[in-house]
Amino acid sequence: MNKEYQLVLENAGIRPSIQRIAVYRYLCENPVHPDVETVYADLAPSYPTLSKTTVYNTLKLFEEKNIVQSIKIEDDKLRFDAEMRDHFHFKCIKCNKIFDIFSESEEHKLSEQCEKILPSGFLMTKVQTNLWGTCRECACK
Amino acid sequence: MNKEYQLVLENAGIRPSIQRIAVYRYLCENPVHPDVETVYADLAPSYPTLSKTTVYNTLKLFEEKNIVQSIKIEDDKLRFDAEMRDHFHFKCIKCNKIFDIFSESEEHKLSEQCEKILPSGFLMTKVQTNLWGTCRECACK
DNA sequence: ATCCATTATTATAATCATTACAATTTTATA
DNA sequence: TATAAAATTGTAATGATTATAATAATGGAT
Repeated sequence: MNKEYQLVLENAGIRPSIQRIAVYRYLCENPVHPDVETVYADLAPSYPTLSKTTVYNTLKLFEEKNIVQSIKIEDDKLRFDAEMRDHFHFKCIKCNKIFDIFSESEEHKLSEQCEKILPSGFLMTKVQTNLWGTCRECACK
Repeated sequence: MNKEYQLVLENAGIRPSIQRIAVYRYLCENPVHPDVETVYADLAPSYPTLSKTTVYNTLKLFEEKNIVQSIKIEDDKLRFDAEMRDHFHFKCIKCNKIFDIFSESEEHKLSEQCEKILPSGFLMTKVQTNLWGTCRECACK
């Protein structure tokens, strides 16, 4: 099972250390877009020597290798997501949860839409669309 | 001329103090999406008593009143934009400039597109699409 | 116009996320 | 197994942002 995560790292050109597998696995199994502090706090009990610096280093490496993205949806800190398929993020300003929003229809594929409107000469390597508002649960209250 | 900026503030329910007019005017006349430090540094000579805290307070107020938006496109700090019409931002990862990208066609209007794909019950109040890559000038080099 | 309550501004200190750094440990390989 | 390279770690430094409390400015009521 860790083997699968290890394979993803290897395919991305990342040496699969214990810590890196742990962080990647954690992100995949906890798709709630955690911040660094949360990743660290949740892993620390199982990995007593883990350092927060390692979590930072690891996530930065993952982002460079395109197996994780940082989400810029808070004012003060980054959140992280191992879901790399085309999707939006929605942050509920009441409960602060962040939701993944997938669209089935091709016409909403982010990168494709953005390519179309880019002025000539501009080369796009990354897109991110973030939405804010209230989620279904919070809207009902 | 300051009158126009003052009117915008008043219409938004903001008391138009000297400092607030100065910050709003600066943002309008310098649409390069400056960060707080830049706003402060550029205004300080003309407003010797200006405090950086005031710039923070003012921009936060402007955002609440919807005449300015904070752009979450850097990893560490916010940038600000007085342009509230529907548009994207493109950050060149070489020269670090941030460009406004407007689309003429209706089908690319961000908020409309996003409304369509939101699950029922979700209420959206804000959208932001950011792109990263290399701009025309930097791509040629 | 003056007084008073409210609001805005300011300087300073505190907080918190992130990065820098240098020492130590682990890993891959000769 | 020895050694060089890479990864991890703890600590300190940095830098953006917020908290706080004192001062100044404003607007309305008298």
